[in-house]
Amino acid sequence: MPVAKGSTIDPACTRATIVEAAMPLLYERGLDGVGVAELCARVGVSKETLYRHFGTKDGLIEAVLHKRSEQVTRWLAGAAAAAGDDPRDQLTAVFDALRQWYDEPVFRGCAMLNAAAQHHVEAVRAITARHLDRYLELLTGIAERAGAADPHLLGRQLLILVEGATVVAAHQDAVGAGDHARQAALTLLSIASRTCPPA
Amino acid sequence: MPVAKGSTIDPACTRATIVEAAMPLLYERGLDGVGVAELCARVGVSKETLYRHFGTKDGLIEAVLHKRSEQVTRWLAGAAAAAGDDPRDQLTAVFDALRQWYDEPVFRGCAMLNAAAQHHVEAVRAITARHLDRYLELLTGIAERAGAADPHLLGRQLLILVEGATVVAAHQDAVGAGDHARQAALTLLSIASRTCPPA
DNA sequence: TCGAGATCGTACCGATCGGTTCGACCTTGG
DNA sequence: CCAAGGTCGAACCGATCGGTACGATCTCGA
Repeated sequence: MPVAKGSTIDPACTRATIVEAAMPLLYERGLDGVGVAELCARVGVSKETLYRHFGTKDGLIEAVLHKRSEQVTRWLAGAAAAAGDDPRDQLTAVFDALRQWYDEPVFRGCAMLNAAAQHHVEAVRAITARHLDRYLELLTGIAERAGAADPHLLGRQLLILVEGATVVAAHQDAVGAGDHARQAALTLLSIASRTCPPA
Repeated sequence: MPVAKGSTIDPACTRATIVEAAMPLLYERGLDGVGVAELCARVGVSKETLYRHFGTKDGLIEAVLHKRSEQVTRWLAGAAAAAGDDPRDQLTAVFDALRQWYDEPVFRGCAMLNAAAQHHVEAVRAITARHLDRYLELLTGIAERAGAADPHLLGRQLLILVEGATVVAAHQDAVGAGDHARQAALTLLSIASRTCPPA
């Protein structure tokens, strides 16, 4: 029961509640795989309320993706921060967190990438691009602290590993992708942190 | 004009023609973004013909994805084979081919991954998984010929790089992703090919 | 020449979906 | 105590979509 029968007591609280409840259903079944009616039933809210808060189904979708991107990014950044000051430990923590995510039974790949593939709307693509930007910022920071010769290059390579591992885990190998990517990431980090490349 | 007005002259030719014509439209606009009617108009075929050949829209989709996977895999394998016998040259050729793909204006990411994200049908997921298997086979072969200590591990890491680069190119950085991934792949190949790791 | 069958174009069907409307209910602020 | 407004539930609407049916046309093999 997220909302009482009639009330003015929920200015933005109702929005957050709806977004939170709609997120797992949209993630599991796809943006177009669940109708507004079922969405309302799941959330426990009437159509009229949903449409007053979000205007349209796409409005709800954008709000859901926005919050999802924030949650996931904060989760990864928190895992890195909790690993201490060593960039290698931080990178290991990131991929361990990813591996834990891949192991969850509800894991279905990156919600933003899935959404961009499904919904051909500019706003969704923008949210996805921004999501990758956040990842890149986190990974480039690790590369910088590791003293990489070209931190921006290493950051992009780490981003490619993260996204590639997520794709492979979702569609082929859920158990090994995280470990393989982590090992590759640590190798690249080691090589990039040397002033004189070994070859 | 793929088919004359009435004819028995096209046992399997008609199927191939329809698949070939439907592929770019489904890729550009998404599986659910284009209806059967528009699909028929684009292909130049009536609904009845399409349904007799494929039974259902999903049948057509599966045929399209199957052929697409074959085409892309053959294209990459051809690029690798044309680069000679050196595994490093083959790997470079693969990523150069990917970069060329990313630069095409119609590039919208991997068709199989997009389809799996859109269409929650088991058959589509199976085609996607098999597509990744083909990539993995190609890359593991290169890793073996390079004398990698653990070719299966290196193959999976290269697959992660390929898929990650495709995702990043589609959603964030179309120009650099291929180069960054290629450089990372060559680094991993060098490290894995040494009997004694440098660290 | 003639029948079998593949195709076309169009109309049609049932279902679903996004979105709107409306009457009734309940809470809140004055 | 009462008006304002957020909420509900259900009915409703127009559009679209996947799939079918049908009569007409054309080609090919016997």
